[in-house]
Amino acid sequence: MFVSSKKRVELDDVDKKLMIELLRDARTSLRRLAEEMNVSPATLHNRMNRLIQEGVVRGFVALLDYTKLGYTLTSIIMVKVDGKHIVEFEKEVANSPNVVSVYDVVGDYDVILIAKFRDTEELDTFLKQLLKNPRVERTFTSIVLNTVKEDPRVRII
Amino acid sequence: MFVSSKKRVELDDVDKKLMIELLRDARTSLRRLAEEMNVSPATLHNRMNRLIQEGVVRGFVALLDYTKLGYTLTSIIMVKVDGKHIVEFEKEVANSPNVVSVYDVVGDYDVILIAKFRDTEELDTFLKQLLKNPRVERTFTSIVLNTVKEDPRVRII
DNA sequence: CTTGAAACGGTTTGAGT
DNA sequence: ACTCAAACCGTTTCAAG
Repeated sequence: MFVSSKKRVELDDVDKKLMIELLRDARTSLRRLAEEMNVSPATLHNRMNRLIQEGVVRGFVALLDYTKLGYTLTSIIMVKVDGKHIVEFEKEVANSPNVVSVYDVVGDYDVILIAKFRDTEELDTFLKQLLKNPRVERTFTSIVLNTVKEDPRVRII
Repeated sequence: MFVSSKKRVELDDVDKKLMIELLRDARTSLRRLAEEMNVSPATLHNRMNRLIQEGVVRGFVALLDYTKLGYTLTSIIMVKVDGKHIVEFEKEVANSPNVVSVYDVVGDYDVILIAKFRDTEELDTFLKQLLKNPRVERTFTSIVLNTVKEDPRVRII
């Protein structure tokens, strides 16, 4: 759930190709890919396990269209937090099932959250909870009118 | 790649359980899950295809730890765009492989982008490209110091 | 729309290199 | 660390309910 250690990792062409395929389709067949790459399925299986074990691959997830599930309200919430308690605050807020991202930034605000809700009442409750937290000095919320793109896949290599 | 139609969708308990499992692990075995749920694997297979076909399930992806792949720079870029050209601008910027999210918002800025880069030079080039676009009036960029959470999974139901 | 059963395809293990 | 091959497991199809 949390982003872990920052240490870089060595990847050869087999790892890279495998990751690109798993990014494209996490349910892809290792056997078919192995044939395409002229390695054995067992090799890809080993590589995949190694990548998971090293934490490069954090998991395999379904991408859902949340608007079709009633989560029509996306919000970008900037939070000014009492400097001594930013880390505790971030851990707390990251546990909320509505929060998809928690970023630590510099500037007028300290933390930027992306969170999704089914309606304004859910958002309102969430914001009131935030402001009840004595560590929170102020918040500024932008409501998303339209999600043009939301895809965790960055082109690697 | 783009978020599609907003029409709500009817889901029964089988669909919901299946989606929750696919959110947790996109490579989960339908046979094992079918046994757990007392339905046939063929039913889950049909349901999964229906969910994909309806667009509720947009795809299955590997979640990667981008910091381990050298993408150590996450940025939140707010953009003020000439009102008549927001949609074209958004489509253009959504095509960039560095951009993970594009949100249309109200307020001082019109568009909020989340984008990932390997270094400040990549970010600089990206920002200069943005400002070259005559549709762009101004930008404000926050650099992410620490990504505390980044997980597309919202708790559904 | 669900099922059981079969056919097909995919993953995983382990011995050998 | 990779491969082969076998054993095991999972998916997909389809005829029938």
